[in-house]
Amino acid sequence: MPEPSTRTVERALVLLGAVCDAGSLTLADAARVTELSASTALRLLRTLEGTGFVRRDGLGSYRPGLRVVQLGAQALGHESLVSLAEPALERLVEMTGESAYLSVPSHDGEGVYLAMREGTHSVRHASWVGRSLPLGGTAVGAVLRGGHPAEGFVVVRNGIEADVTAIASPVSPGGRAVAAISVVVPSYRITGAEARRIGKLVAAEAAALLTHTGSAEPGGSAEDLPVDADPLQQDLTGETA
Amino acid sequence: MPEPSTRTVERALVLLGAVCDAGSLTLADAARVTELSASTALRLLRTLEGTGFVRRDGLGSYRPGLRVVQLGAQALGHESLVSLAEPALERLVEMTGESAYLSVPSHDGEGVYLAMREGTHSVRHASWVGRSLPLGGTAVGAVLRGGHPAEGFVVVRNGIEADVTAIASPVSPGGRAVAAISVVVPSYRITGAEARRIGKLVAAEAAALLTHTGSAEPGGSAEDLPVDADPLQQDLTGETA
DNA sequence: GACGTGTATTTCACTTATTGAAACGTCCTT
DNA sequence: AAGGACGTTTCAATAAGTGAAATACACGTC
Repeated sequence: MPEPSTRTVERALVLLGAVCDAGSLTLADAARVTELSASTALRLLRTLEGTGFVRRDGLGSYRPGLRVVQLGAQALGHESLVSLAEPALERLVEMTGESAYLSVPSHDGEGVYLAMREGTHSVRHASWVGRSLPLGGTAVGAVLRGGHPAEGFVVVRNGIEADVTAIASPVSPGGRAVAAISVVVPSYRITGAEARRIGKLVAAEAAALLTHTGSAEPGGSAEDLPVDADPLQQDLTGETA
Repeated sequence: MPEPSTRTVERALVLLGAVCDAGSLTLADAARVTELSASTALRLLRTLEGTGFVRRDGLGSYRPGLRVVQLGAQALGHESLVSLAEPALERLVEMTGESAYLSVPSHDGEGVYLAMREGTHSVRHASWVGRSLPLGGTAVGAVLRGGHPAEGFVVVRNGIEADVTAIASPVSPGGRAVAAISVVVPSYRITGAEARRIGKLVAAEAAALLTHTGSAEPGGSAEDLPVDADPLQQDLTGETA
């Protein structure tokens, strides 16, 4: 089983990633960071520029282009979030035994559950996937609207449904909540301390959702590339991988 | 002036775009859409897959990968929005003579003005860039929170500041408002009909922000590539370019 | 069960298209 | 003036991408 990869494309994508990571990169810096010759970096960046994936600001530097924003927004809007979140939900179930949900704001001012992972306890939640929920009086609603709770998560006891406690955390790329990860547990089973413990787990998964690369880096060329170390990412890969 | 473009990279990027546009594409479809041979498409898609830009779902089809979402979210969060919006603001000023603003939700539940373009009237607005605004009682706040006004824009007369009328429209990739474009005008100067006229302009610019490609297509190779014609893009380029 | 169609995948010879060192022009700082 | 850093262009070497064809697989239909 050979490992077919087009070097040119890989390099271009690494270059694109570098520009996005840095926010703004000069040609020389880009070439240094990616360990490409200046001429190659220039050529590839020009191609990226021609397709709108990067743009040149005022004088010189390269920045992420509108195409990146556009595609990202599209993908974010699509259901890609659910497949993206599934491993996180899985981990939460493993760690807590309770059901874990992914929800996003709906266009009508409510929210909707996009995906779930059933807990392992015998007394647990029926599936809510596809159901919509009001944003008022729910943990999920609180994080979807409000944004950044101090501790990174919100606990609501006996909110929309009596007898259940919800613990939710926002997925907030760029400071705006676009989704929520939550764990739902029968209230009788949980103490305040437990809720905080779970809250931290939920918050960690939610925070890592968009920064974590998930699949492995492209083997050959990545090992010698500078990785903008993200502490959260480090933690997660260390714990779970 | 040669026209340096790496064909391989261009093809890969077109492929990526196709997958993102379609949300889900089978290899054969991708090859068809991009007019590539199956083997080439497969090789390039594999490269994209290896770098996380696309992923394969259940059995077979390719979908936008987490890397796309990640980079998009990053870019969206960065200040790229302001440079992205500047031409739109410029056009609004040209067409209305009034000051035009770009604002985004802030982490503290307020909003903040990121960029502006001063109007041409002698009586006009002092610059608000950098200032934050409450989301309650403002046109910008309404679209940043609520999302989708029926007509595509919101008019608020004498809201936070007496004597001024604000006309705002949401920038909503994937149905979620991430920013607002607005025009602010002294109330005495504007009639209801005028407000609606401007509202339509604002809404058009806001809607086109993320779908419009902005820079020209890559000259040489684009003509024979299938372009997913976007009506909004057509309108705007026709009117303003 | 045989056949046909539509896939996904692999192989391989052809040669195109990418590559990087070197050279050039410019704008800095010293 | 010299030195250094950057962006850019040129060009010959060859590494690398290409696509037709062959293989294998999965479904449907007859």
